[in-house]
Amino acid sequence: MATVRTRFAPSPTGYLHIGGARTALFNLLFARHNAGSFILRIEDTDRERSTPEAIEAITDSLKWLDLAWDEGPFFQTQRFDLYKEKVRELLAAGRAYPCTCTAEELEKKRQAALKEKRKPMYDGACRPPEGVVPALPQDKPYTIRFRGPREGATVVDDLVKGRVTFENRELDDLIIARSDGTPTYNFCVVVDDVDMGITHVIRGDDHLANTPRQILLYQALGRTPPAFAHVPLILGLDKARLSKRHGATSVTAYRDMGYFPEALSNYLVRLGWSHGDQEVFSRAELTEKFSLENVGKSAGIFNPEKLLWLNSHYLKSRPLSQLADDVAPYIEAKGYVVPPDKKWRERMAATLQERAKTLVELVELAHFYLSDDIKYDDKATKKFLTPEVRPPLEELIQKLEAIDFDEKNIEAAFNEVLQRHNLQLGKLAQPVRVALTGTTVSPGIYEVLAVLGKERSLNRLRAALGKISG
RNA sequence: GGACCCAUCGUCUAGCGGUUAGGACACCGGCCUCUCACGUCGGUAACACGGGUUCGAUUCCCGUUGGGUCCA
Repeated sequence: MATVRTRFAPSPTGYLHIGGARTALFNLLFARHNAGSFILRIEDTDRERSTPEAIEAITDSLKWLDLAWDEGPFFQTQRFDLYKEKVRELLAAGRAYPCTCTAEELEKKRQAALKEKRKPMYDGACRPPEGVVPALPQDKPYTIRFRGPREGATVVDDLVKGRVTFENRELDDLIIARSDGTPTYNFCVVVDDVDMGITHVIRGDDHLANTPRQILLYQALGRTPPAFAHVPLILGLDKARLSKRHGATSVTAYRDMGYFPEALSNYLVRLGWSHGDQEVFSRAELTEKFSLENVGKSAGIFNPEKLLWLNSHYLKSRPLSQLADDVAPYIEAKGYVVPPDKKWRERMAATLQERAKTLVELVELAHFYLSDDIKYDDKATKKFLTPEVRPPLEELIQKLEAIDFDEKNIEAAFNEVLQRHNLQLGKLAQPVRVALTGTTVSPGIYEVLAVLGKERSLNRLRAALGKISG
């Protein structure tokens, strides 16, 4: 059996969409699982809409998701000679012909067909009889059309959808080259997939309806078509194809929101593919277990909450040393100075690791660590910084001043104060929490004190005494 | 409008003729607890509908309905 070769072929007209990312992921996993190659091809024949920025955005996103391609990127705009040669081949063989119908004429016919409720398709006005190779017109512009069969049927044996049959009479003669000589999408795809030796075309099922025409082109070119696998699309909550109005759809947006690439790819792979009841997969497990047979047939709705849950799972299981590095760019992005002491960042992150679901959220929760500019919540201040807490708080400050500032000693200091004043921990912990963080919500109070350190902690506690009215 | 695809809890899904229809997210409740989380225990919740085939259909076939994709 030939070595498996798959490809991902995005159009560089914008950012990498998460649907595209999933397609790329499936292609990569299938190739890796079968010890094959994964190829990146940039379909930039639409020069109007293709930009270098988009190319960079796409390759950056693929790298971020750890979707490393083995060959490429190849660019279609650099391959026009090949396409033109193949067009000439088809013309010479009588498998294609020039068509001088103008866009206006075709549009008129289409409108007429629509009006009469007929299927709008090319009527074959310029189609020569079987076996005739017409000369190319010299005096007027023309497109090149593929001469498709009018009878019989074309079968797609899809690895996901099963056998799908199309009647050839439903397929009109496809334009393969525009009047300016540029080749069209369906033609380039086929020529490239042949030229690159692609064995498995794994793509969104929005391409399923194009597939029979492509198979016909393979045959005309004298090639065996590759295997096809059309994976269902990703939909938004309203069951329409996922788009910008459903919220963030670009891979980079999820990176910026503080998601881990592992979490995003884990989420995407499970949207449409499953392996029993398993939810969390390492890349190695995916490579081992991925198969097209377990890809579902129906479209899936993108569920941001489950992605968030997966991200929190990866966040919780992240080694602290890594997490301390992961979080640094997000600290910077929020305008804080990144604390240079990595060990300290680890201690900070340790207290927030199971409270944050994203790296961005972690940084938000870390405000009181990263800055001394604390905003005191009014309600919290009123409720907990009351005259009654002044005596125990003062005593606590005294005790804390005298100790080595580790969690154990801090806890001992609290316990002494609580005992002397006959208080529940909550009665002291909440005022201290408000003093240190400005709010009633934070990691465990001993941890916060220890990480914040003696000086910063005591400064805030003393400042809090000043906020106590009366 | 035509062709094609799809249909199990709100969502992602397991199931591949006989199951108390399983898991995960979300939601609700208990426990844990210095707050918030985490964790843990439990709960609500699904086979779109109608015909066949079969001793027996969530599962196979046909139709209806609904959604999607392409032609654009």
